[in-house]
Amino acid sequence: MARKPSIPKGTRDFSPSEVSKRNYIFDIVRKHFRTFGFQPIETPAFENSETLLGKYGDEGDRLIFRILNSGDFIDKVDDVTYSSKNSASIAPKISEKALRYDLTVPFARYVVMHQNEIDFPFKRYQIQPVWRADRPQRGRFREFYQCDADVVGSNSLLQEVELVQLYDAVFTSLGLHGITIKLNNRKILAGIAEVIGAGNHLVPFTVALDKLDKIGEGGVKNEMLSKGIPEAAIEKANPLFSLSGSNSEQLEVLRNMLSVTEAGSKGVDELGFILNTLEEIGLQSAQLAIDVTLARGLDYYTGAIFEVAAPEHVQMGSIGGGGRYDDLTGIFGLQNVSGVGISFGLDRIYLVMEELGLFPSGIDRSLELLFLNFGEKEALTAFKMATKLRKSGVLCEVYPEAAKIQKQLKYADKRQVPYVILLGEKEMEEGTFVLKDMRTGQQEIKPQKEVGNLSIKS
RNA sequence: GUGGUUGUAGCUCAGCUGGUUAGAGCGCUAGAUUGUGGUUCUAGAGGUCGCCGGUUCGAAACCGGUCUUCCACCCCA
Repeated sequence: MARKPSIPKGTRDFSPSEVSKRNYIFDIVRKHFRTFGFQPIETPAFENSETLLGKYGDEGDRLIFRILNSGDFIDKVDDVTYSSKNSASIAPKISEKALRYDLTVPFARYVVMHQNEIDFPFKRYQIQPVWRADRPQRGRFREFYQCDADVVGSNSLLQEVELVQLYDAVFTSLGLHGITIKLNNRKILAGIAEVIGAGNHLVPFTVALDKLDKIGEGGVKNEMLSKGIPEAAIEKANPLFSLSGSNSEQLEVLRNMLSVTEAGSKGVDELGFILNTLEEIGLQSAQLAIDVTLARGLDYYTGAIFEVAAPEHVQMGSIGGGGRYDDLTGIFGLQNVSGVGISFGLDRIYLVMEELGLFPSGIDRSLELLFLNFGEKEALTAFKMATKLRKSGVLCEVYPEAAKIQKQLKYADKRQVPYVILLGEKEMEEGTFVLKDMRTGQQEIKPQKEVGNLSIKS
C-alpha cells in the first residue's frame, strides 16, 4: 500500500455496530412519523445551484458544497471572467449543481413542482443526508442526516401542537428523558424589537439575543451596541434578561410588554394557544419552556420557533429544531402556502444516547447462533439445520471452513455469539447436536429433529 | 472564513535541551491444546515517526508550508 487511504474531513465511516444503533433511532423516528400520518418522500442528493443559493443567507451560501461541471468546463468561461480571478463570478459558470444543504428548501421545491398531485394539507417526512462545508466540531459534521417532518397547506396552530407531541413521542420512545422543548415565536421577537425601537434591526437584535446563555447579558448588550442598536432601545429590552417564572407568568409579562404592537400580541396569543392546548393534552416526558432568546438564525421562520435541548447534564448543542414559515414556497412561485416543520439531528441524538448508555443491549448483535464446521458431511447437515432456523428468523451461519475448533470458537467469541452448535462425527452417528451457551459455557445434547424448537434468547 | 490545537505499530500512548539499531500496553498470527472460546505461558509479524520542503555532520524532535484531529468564533442539526 503506497499511501494510507482517508476520507474527507467531517465525514465518517459507520461500522456494523454503529449502523445498527443508527437504524434503531431511524426506526423509532420513522414509526412515530407514520403514526402521526406523515408520508415519506425523497429528493436528490444534489439540486440545481439556483434552487439552493440565496435561500440560507450569505453565511449559508458559503457552506453549500458546489459540484464542478463535467467536461471541459474552464473552456466555456469567457476570458474577462476567467482573468478576473473572482471566485464569485467564476463559480456560477463552472458549477451548476450543488449538494443538498437541508431538507426544507428541497421540500419547498418539491411541493411547488408537484402541487397538482398533492392533497393539502400535505404532511411529509424525509430522512436523508445533507452536506455543509462547515468546520467540524463535536456533533458537527460535513455530512450528516436530518429527519424532517413538515406540514404544508394548513394555518392551524394545531399543527404546532402536534409537532411538539411528535417530539415528545419520539424522545420518550428513545428513552431520552429530560429533554426540553424550547418555544418562541418570530412575531414576539418582531414585537419586542418594535416596542423598544429597534424595529429595523430585527435580525441583529435576535441574533445577539440568541447568545444570552453563552455570552451573558453584558455580551449581548455589547453586541447589540456594535450592530448599531441604540442604547435607549437596549435599555428598554431589560425586562427580557430577567424574564423568569413559569411559562404562564412569562407569557403574562410578554403580553403586557407587547400589548401595543399588533404582531407582538398575535405572537403571544399563538404561543399561549400552543402552551394551553399542550397542557390540556399532556406530554409524556418532555419539558416545555418559553425562551424568548430563541432566534434560530433562519430567515424564513414567521411564527412558532422550536428547539430541542439535550438533557441538562449533557454537553451538546440542540438536537432538533423547527418552526413555522408562512411563505416558504413563495420563493419558488407558489404563494400563500404556509408550512410548519421540525427536524431531528440524528447524529447528535446518537452521541447523546451513546453518552447516556440508552441503546438497548444486544441491539448490535449480528449473529445469534454459529454452527461449527467439522468437515464436509457435517457442514451439509449444519446447512440444512441453518436453513430451517433462518425461516424462523434466527440469525445464524455455518463456519465456512473445517478449521481447528479452537479457532472457530474464538471467532464465535469475538462475534459475541450467544450460542454455538457443535455437530461432529459422533453427533452425526447419533442424530444429535451439541448446543453450547457461550456465556455460561454449558452444553446440552439435543436430537437434530428438534432444531426448529430452539429458543434463542440473546 | 478567523484563531488555537493534534498527528509515532491495527488501537491507546511513551520517546529527555536534536545523537546513531524506534518503545510499551492492548490487539493480531502461530504454538502449548488433532472436539471446546474467554484465563495463562512461549514465540513471531507489524512503523517511508501525516505529507512536502528547509536548517544541521546528524531531525520523530527545530523552522516553513500543506493535509488531518479536536476546540473556540462565525453559523448551525
